[in-house]
Amino acid sequence: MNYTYHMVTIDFANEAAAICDTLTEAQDALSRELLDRIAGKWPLWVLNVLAENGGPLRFSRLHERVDGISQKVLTQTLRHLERDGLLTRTLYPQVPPRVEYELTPLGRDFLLQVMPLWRWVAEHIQTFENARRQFDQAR
Amino acid sequence: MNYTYHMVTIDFANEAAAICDTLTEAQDALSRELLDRIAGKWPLWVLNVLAENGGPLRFSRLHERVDGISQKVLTQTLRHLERDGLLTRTLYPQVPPRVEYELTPLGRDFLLQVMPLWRWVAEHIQTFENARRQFDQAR
DNA sequence: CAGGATCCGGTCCGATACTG
DNA sequence: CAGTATCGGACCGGATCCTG
Repeated sequence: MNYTYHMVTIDFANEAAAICDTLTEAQDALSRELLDRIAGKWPLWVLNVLAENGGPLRFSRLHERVDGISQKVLTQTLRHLERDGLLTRTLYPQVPPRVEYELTPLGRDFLLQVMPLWRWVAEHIQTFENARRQFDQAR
Repeated sequence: MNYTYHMVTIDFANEAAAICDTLTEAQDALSRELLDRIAGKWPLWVLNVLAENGGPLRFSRLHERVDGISQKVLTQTLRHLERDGLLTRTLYPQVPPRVEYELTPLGRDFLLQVMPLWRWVAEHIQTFENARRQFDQAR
């Protein structure tokens, strides 16, 4: 029992140390920005819509499906995700112009990696709500 | 080949839809805040130090090991993590006062869930750097 | 020792107006 | 249609000073 506890603890230490050691300071900052993509309100939502759709989507269709986002923030979000290589932006020079966004393989991989964590948090949401309620009442 | 692609796509849709459907709007916001804990600069670092240590740590020891954090932000970070039930705060009413912070089982679980994603991002950091470089040069 | 109070500069966001 | 440009307000982290 105690043994198991210590094993888990030591695993953490090794794992975290191993990850930190392989990264330069710049890379560490970059990895934090990438993790930030899943915390922000919109990026994960946008990626999900594209994944659900299963193919390219125009700006306006995206704007419809990501409810509540302003067009400015949607543009920013798409630029960030494009810069990180998670989706592609294709401009068709027509009048009126047409622009299509599509998930890259890296973007799909990213979603695959995020899902388990998201699912875990969703499954334990009650536990977290209880913890907060208890903390807030203790004031 | 194409078949596999569609399977993966459909898996995403199902997965994401399933998660979203089970959450109220408030719970959705809460889950985003929790994911935010791993994106912020300090929370994951603090949890890691506690995990590495394997036992309770005083405020000042924590402050030493989380290099660069201000005492104000460390206090804020610890309050948030305590509120979310990821660590405990124990005050020993002495003079001078002593306060110890320790990971909860939920906190350890949380770290366990986050590690795979963190590792994946670290492993693909080069890919992301290349994507950014390419994007930035295309301007 | 641990952390509350305060001020301050940077960032993010929505709203609005305009354009190829 | 799909943006860019701009402005004002809200929020957040950092540094500094103070206290039971």
